[in-house]
Amino acid sequence: MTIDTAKLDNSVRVRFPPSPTGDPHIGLVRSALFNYAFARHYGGKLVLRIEDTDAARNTEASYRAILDTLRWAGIEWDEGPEVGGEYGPYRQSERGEIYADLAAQLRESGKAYPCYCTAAELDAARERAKAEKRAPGYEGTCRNLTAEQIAAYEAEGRTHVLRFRMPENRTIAWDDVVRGEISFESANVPDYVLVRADGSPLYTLVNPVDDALMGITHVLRGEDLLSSTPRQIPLHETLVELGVSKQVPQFGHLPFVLGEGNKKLSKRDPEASFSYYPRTGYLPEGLINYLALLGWSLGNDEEIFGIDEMVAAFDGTRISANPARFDPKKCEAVNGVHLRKLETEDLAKRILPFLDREGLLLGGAEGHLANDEEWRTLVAAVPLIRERMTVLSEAIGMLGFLYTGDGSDARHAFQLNEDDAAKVLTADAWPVLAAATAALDSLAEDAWTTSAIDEALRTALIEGLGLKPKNAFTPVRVAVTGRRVSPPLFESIELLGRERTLARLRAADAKARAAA
RNA sequence: GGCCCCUUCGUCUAGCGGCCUAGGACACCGCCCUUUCAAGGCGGCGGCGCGGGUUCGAAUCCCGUAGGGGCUACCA
Repeated sequence: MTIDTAKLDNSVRVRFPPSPTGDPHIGLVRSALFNYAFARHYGGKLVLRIEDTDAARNTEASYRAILDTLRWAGIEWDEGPEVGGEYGPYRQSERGEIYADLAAQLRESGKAYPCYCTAAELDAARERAKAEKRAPGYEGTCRNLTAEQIAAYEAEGRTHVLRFRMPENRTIAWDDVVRGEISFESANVPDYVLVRADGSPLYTLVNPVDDALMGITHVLRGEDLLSSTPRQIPLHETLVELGVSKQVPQFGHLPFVLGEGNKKLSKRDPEASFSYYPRTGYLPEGLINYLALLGWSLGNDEEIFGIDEMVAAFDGTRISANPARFDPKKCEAVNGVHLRKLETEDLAKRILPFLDREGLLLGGAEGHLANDEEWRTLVAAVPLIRERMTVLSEAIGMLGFLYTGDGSDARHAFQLNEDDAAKVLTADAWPVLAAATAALDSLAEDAWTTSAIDEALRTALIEGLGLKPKNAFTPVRVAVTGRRVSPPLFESIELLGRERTLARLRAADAKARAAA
């Protein structure tokens, strides 16, 4: 690849043009990220433009979701909806007059022409071409209609679309930012429709037109649009001739993000939908980092980095051309690394909404999710679980035992995990539980510290009963936390407090005795 | 079918003619640490699609071939 260095300064203008249809896809975020990083790297601008010319498929909900998604990811746009800019409006549905005007200019200049072919005629031609093993594109039937023919069609009541007149006998080539030299023969690129019969403009017109009008210098987009580039370049060239814009942008085609199998990540894959990530408790830092790795790398062996480091290094030269498979495991692992790097209070703040979502918090004054005690507990617990989680939602299972009571207040009542209890709180567990209860009961409230708890339990169970640590502590762990897997036991017991700990131990003891 | 793109461990990648006995990360497997689970440390498994060239020398360049993918709409 080569990048036109003349343009590599603060005049770089890139754009991200989503169509607001359906739930934002994870590929959308990556595409936005690459454009963002490219713009920032060169001190240029990122334009967010909403491509909502397909009225039948666009939804306001999807539009909102796209803005929310970008904001969550920390991808800020310099121009676009809710931000403004001198090239607005930035929703194509509000730019109808501009397109109508350009379409008229294109037609007047002869660069585009009316086509009166009916759908049936085009279908027939396509079938014929297929049968004869020729390329199935539009054959240029209406390319050179005379005024009389047009009048005749009009008299017949036929409607027309507007087609772009592709240049003849030309090699259309460009130096792709990602792939280097790419070329198509114009003979293989049929004249294409710019404006529907009802007068509404198509993507084929509005996308290049807006790129031109908005002064876009670099178009970084998905590989699926590679084959639309040879038809857009001649259009861009005529827009320059028409004085609408100053340059044909440079193009770069990003590799696909693939899902299971070898197909594009589809809506079916749960990890394809962006909303899965915030909901599951991925950090923006983690997702962004992983996404950056899909088709790009720092070039050294560093794989963990923040968006600012990406921006610093993202000059467009290291984008890979081959499709990348989305690996949920690695995404999670990368997220885990970022999670572990967070300051305790920061991580606690991010966990809070997840505990709240499960109804585990009584809540505090003034709309705080947690009351003071709940917050203090969380801040104390975070260091215990930080290294045991990769996504925030895991905190729910690990900390739930701290945020449950005996059923006497608004909190959920503590519950044992049935499986774990059945396996561990068996007949032979009661002596262990009884000994643990006695040992802890002898600890005064003001002696209720991790080290004292540690010592008391070791003395009673390891030395006293001669148990292996695993056999000694597992029943206690299940009794107190409800599960076989928990944060470190002694710290957990300290955080839980004397009263709740002893109550849970006694309840478990009783349960085990009942089994005996 | 036509046009176009892609091809290094299972996955993401480093590699741009000698530094490659192909490096890293995730995953997987062992060991260590250890009150569970993790995290961490150490080690292991595992790859240049194939065939021809070019060259003293090729994962790197060229050609072919195979495989994968995209486009082929009055969707974007």
